[in-house]
Amino acid sequence: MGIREVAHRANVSIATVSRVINGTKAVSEAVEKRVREAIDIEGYTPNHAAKTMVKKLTGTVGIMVPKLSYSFHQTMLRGVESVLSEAENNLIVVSVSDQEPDELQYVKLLAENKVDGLIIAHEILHESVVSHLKRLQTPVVLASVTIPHIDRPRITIDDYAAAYDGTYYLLTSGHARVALIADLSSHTGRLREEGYSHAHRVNGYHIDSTLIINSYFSMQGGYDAVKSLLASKKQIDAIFCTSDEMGIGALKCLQDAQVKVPDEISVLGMDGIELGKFTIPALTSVVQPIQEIGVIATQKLLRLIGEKRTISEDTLLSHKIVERGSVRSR
Amino acid sequence: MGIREVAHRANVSIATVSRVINGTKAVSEAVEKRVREAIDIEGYTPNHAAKTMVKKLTGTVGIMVPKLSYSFHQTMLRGVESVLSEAENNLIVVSVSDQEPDELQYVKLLAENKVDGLIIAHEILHESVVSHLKRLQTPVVLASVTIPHIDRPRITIDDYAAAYDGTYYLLTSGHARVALIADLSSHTGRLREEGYSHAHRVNGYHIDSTLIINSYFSMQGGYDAVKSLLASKKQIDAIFCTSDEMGIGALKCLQDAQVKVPDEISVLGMDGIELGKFTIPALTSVVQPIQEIGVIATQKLLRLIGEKRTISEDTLLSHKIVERGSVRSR
DNA sequence: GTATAGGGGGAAAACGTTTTCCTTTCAAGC
DNA sequence: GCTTGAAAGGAAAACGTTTTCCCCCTATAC
Repeated sequence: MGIREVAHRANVSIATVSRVINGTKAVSEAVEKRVREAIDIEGYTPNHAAKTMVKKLTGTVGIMVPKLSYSFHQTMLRGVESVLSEAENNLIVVSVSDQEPDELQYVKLLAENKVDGLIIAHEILHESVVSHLKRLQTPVVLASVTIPHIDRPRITIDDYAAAYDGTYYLLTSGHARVALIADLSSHTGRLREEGYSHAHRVNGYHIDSTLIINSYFSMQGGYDAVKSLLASKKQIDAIFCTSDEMGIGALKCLQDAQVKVPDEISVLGMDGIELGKFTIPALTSVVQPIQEIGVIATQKLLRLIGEKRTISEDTLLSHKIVERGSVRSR
Repeated sequence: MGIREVAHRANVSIATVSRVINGTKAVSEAVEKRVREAIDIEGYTPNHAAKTMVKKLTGTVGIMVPKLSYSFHQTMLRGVESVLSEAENNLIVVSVSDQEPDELQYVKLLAENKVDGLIIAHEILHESVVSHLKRLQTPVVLASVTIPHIDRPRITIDDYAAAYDGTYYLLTSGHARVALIADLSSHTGRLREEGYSHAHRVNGYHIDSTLIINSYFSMQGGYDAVKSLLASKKQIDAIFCTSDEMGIGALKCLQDAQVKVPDEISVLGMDGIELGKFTIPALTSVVQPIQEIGVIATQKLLRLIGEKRTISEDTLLSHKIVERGSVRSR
């Protein structure tokens, strides 16, 4: 069962067994063969907890995602996983409620040394968590989130510029009155709102603040926002949804209200989730490299863990507008 | 930092500190107060690996999901997570490629004692993994999957009956020629195919095997299947997609081909993912309680872990047909 | 022939807890 | 006043590894 039995069967010390397994020191061929056979016979696999205790590395990283996680995060997870499985690391996933972002989850994961590092992929972070993070030496990276006053590497697109470009695209393709649906409770959402506003100013458009709707990043959020928008009877040429999920909800609401997309109103999404290809019409979107964010965040985290460091430069990835079918020039 | 420092500061033995933390034995009030203060000052949190080593419980369970995991699994994960977070357990998520389902992942997780138990939520299991699982004493439950020759509790709906009911519903609402899209490489897919066929026989319908298309559970899978179906020029009244994701792909393909749903062809999905409400038209579906499957699977697993057992009865949950808009009586 | 280096291997410390087994103290019961 | 038992706490074993020291042997260099 244990290393002891293996050692006994192979007639060597447990140190030698450990060396054969880890290749940490030269072992004669004959002994190695004996040990390997003994391992096979005993069906031995090293105990992870014991290994962790002495090496002080768990081979596991944690990721915090929003409790109501969206396909965005699922795609990101795919990127994270691909890197981790190559590095033979495991992934502990923790869902965080945006309402009561309890510090406990963080503490348990980090302070108890359940993970070697952490990927934070949800927006709202309680003040106590931030200060706690500052004290801790564990590597942390921020994937696609912006959190003020926390000196850890971020991997994101330029949300401000992306929203600017999306808005610019709509304005210059003949949509004078562009509504915005954004989650203004998140820092990212506010950045996007600023990009939207700036594009208006630069192009000499007046900003109608009643066209800016605060809502959730979800499909239902998009649906509800459009509903209130339609109820207001304002004239609207296009709706810029700051997530594709919102965009899908928007499409549905417009369809229910018998408003033709893109003939009467254009809809522009953001993120570029897989699903956007399958909506009717397919969703034109400001696409960001979601999976790549996961990949790079994980690579960076593993590097930090390896080098026992905690800070590093930010990574800014580029976005692009992918035209599918929900926006029409006027 | 460690328990030793706390003990020293509180002027007690480490055993007493442990007792205060875990409440395993009576400790006088005065001492308890001293210890708690010392813990606060030192900012002490117990080391998880050390605890695991002596208690032989990690407080972590693993879940294996398909690498290209679908919203189905995401919803299930939500159920799993909700139970685990209440039980203060963590979740290690491992994605398994359906192509090369390597045993290694299982071995590492189970034999190395990284987890106390495992939820298997992907279909295809290599023979070597099955036999390996048989030797291991670690609790395992099967969530929404059917794997032959593996004597562990399953939590599923009756896939056969669900497919029967869905087919019956289509046949009796005036759809004489019902196509089926299923993943016949999975046991679940084959069960559903049998339910489909049986419903035909019972109702005196002839089974046209060219209407049964083998494809993937994904949106793209549904899209491609419908494409080949349309290319065959067969007359079709309805398409029964054995997953909602397939159904969404099917809707898209029909839309692209300018076939009206449900006016010309009805589409019936299966599973009841959230997204089905937002498609155009909304997807009528044979709904199963996905999140509940996750909840019950996890509860059962935790119970098995607590009781140090490995077998238990299966749980069969009920399905129901939810009518939304993609099926019309003829 | 002797010093030296290095390959091969073992004994035991160390990792940070929980838990078992004692010891001491004090109160209750007689 | 003596016995008994419970309450409170400590010392040390145990968990299963890795790693640090150490020793022995042999080949090489001089």
